[in-house]
Amino acid sequence: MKWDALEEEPCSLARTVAVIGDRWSLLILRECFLRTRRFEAFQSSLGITRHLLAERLKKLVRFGVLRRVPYQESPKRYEYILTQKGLDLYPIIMSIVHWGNIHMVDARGRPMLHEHKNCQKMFDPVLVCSECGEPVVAKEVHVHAGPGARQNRNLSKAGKAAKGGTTPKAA
Amino acid sequence: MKWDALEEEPCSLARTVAVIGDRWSLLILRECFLRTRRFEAFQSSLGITRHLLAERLKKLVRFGVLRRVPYQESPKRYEYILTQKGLDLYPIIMSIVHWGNIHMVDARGRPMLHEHKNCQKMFDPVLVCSECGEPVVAKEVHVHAGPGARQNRNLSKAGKAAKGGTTPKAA
DNA sequence: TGTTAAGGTTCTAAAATCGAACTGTCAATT
DNA sequence: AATTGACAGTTCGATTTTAGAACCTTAACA
Repeated sequence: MKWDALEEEPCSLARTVAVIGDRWSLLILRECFLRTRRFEAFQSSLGITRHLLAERLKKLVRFGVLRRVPYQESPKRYEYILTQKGLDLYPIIMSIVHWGNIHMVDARGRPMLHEHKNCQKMFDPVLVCSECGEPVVAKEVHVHAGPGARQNRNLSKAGKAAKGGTTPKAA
Repeated sequence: MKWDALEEEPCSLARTVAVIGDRWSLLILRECFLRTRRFEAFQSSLGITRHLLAERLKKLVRFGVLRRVPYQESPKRYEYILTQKGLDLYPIIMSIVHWGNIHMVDARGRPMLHEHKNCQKMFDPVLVCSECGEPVVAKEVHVHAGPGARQNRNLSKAGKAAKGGTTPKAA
């Protein structure tokens, strides 16, 4: 599978993964949410090679997650700012951090705590249902094909897909 | 940066990214949540090479996200089931899918809809604060160093980190 | 004149991934 | 008895990505 093909797939997960589904992109986004904006700052705090950093920043700009804004003329210098589309990634980032907090911390405890300015308490993120407000768990969710699903879905029985090899699903 | 080093970092995001932060792992997990369990099924629905699939499954088992359970003797055959640790990844997966639903769909609409068995309605996931129950947005969150933070943090001013190159942060 | 800073680009070597074929075990079919 | 097919991988050469380091450009500063 070519990775450009990912964003074409009838699957919202695959399309998102085409944008942020690699290690450096996620780490770059972490820095963005920690208010890092400049090339040098990303590079020195992450230890990413300059080559890859330039490429990833370009990709994130191309997908509209970051905006490249000049902050001085002569010499022209730019910084990278989260767009609204980028800010909307926050639930993903927070969910990832929270899973690590629960499952990957050592004896010393969490590296970082989050305070909600609203209620001024340290909090954890909870994923709830937009309709009933209850926390969502995997087993209580039913999946249906939506209007953008591919025609010949094979969710239930996995048809004759074995030979073809390239028969991805939707999500 | 070696990727084994990621899981050692004082950052819950980096540690989680060490487990699920590549494209195939995320796609494999999508399949897991769609009830896929067997090697051939993963392979034919994803189009991943068998080599990488074997490796990724091993990694997910090693990290305790999947469990490898025999489902028949002679010849021994195994299937891969989500552990509780794996099921806890659901908010991450759902957040990724939701972002794609909002920002990456084409004119045809969403490939997939989710119904909450509790309330029997189609829903979207919403990330709320565990303390006050309000939706969480990036700008309303304050970050504090936790007990597992590294000693010489450089969150605010980015000290003399420029030369060293490898000075990652915590999250 | 030389140094530093920011934001990259270029180059080679190492590592990861792809694509395809191959292995081994067993059941069912010819 | 030999063949086919299903399943769960492993092996191997070719291609693509990533790492690591050096280099480039503009401009201020000493």
